[in-house]
Amino acid sequence: MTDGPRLPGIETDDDEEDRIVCHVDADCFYASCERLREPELRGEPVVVGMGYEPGDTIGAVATASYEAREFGVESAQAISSALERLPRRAALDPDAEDYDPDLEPEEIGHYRPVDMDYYESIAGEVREILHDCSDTVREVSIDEAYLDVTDRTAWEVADGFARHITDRIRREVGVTVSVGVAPTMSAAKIASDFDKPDGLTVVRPGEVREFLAPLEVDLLHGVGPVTARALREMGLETAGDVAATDPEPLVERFGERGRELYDRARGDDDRRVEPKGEPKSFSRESAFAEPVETSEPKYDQIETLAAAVADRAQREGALYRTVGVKAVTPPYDVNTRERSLPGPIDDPELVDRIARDLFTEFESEAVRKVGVRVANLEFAAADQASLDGWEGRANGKRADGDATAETDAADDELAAGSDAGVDNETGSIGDETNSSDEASDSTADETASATEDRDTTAHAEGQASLGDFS
DNA sequence: TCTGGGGTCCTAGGACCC
DNA sequence: TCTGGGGTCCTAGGACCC
Repeated sequence: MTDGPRLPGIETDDDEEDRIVCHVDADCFYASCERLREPELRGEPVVVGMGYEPGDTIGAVATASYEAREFGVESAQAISSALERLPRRAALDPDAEDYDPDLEPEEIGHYRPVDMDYYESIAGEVREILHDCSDTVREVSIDEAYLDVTDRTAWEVADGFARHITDRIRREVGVTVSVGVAPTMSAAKIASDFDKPDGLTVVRPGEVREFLAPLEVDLLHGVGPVTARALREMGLETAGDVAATDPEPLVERFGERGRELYDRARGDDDRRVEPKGEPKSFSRESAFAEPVETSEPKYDQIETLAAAVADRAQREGALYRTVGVKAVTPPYDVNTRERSLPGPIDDPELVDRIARDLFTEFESEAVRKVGVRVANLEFAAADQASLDGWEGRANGKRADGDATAETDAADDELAAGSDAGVDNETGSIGDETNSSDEASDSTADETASATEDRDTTAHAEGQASLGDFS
């Protein structure tokens, strides 16, 4: 039960109170995985990341083992500074480029490249156990999940239940996790972090606010460096300070997030554990070793990323309605451009076209990173009625003469930028698109219009009318 | 901390509709 | 022609998380 005033009705609602929520969080998961297949790494400082090979200049730490953290290596740190604090093993080799004769053996780190496929497979094993321990699991990321275990245990024995989970994961998978148990998701999350690694913290109903009170504000989920600084400027250092303050200035300053912050700091959080839904977007991005000004390498990257993103969407059975690009310009300005289409598509060629088109704005600017994204996803499989239609289209598209011709036609319009052609074919839909801004970049409008033409067809095939397709 | 990659959610203004 | 108010979509940017 939470402190403070409650709305009438809520207090009597069984569903809203005394849930038992478990937050399970693997300890330095990637490093643990590496140790699974390489037991010699146990007890050694392990850093998982990219870009640590001599000559590499970009990359960051994905996970550092606790031994590595002792040397000041942290997640998200530039790999170059990690190497300064904890040289790689090769530094002990007299032939190596970064050989250092003064190093003590315990001062060297083991660097391993990120291997997501392998980590996924281990995460899958953990996931099975979690689903065995609860009917309601929300996977937040590869190494983190919430469980509603209200029906599986009781507060008096919650720590035993949680221990059962951690023991099973250690025994059956071989990695350690930390668990927080609390009546709310946000408190459980913080509790799991409280005693890492291999920790177990239970916060019982009625103890939440007291548990949170001494914690620094930036330990609250959703409070990053920016918000933490702003809170400190308001004289709020701890969760207890936030809980005790007048919420109005918080709402004034942070909007809806301010209200949420206030509630969470007081232990109020009525979110229920629910399985995660479908993804909202797919993206790929990649950084250059140094800012690039010429257009060719940028477009080459765009092409690669666009293909990868489209491929990912296809593999996941997703259609997209929005294509976007990202250009990070020095010093570190993030620019995004996106364009939405009238209907969902699955068309790698078009992703590439639109991405290039959106990127022309940054063609001759210095760019240190580029990205491509698709969003406004629709998952065809969810639409049972049109499943057959979609399958026919998705699988046969490239080989199918008509469909290919259709794509080409759309692309040709795009490339040629012919107003007449586009307008004639899109009719009133095209007019609608173009009427919004007469003076706008014509290429952009044509892209949309040409796309529209295709999309209308896609809609008809997949959704509006199955009959038309067959 | 001089900066990797893949995500989510929120905000705010403008367009457009009724 | 001067003009209300609500709702939704689109786009860009920002903060945050792992």
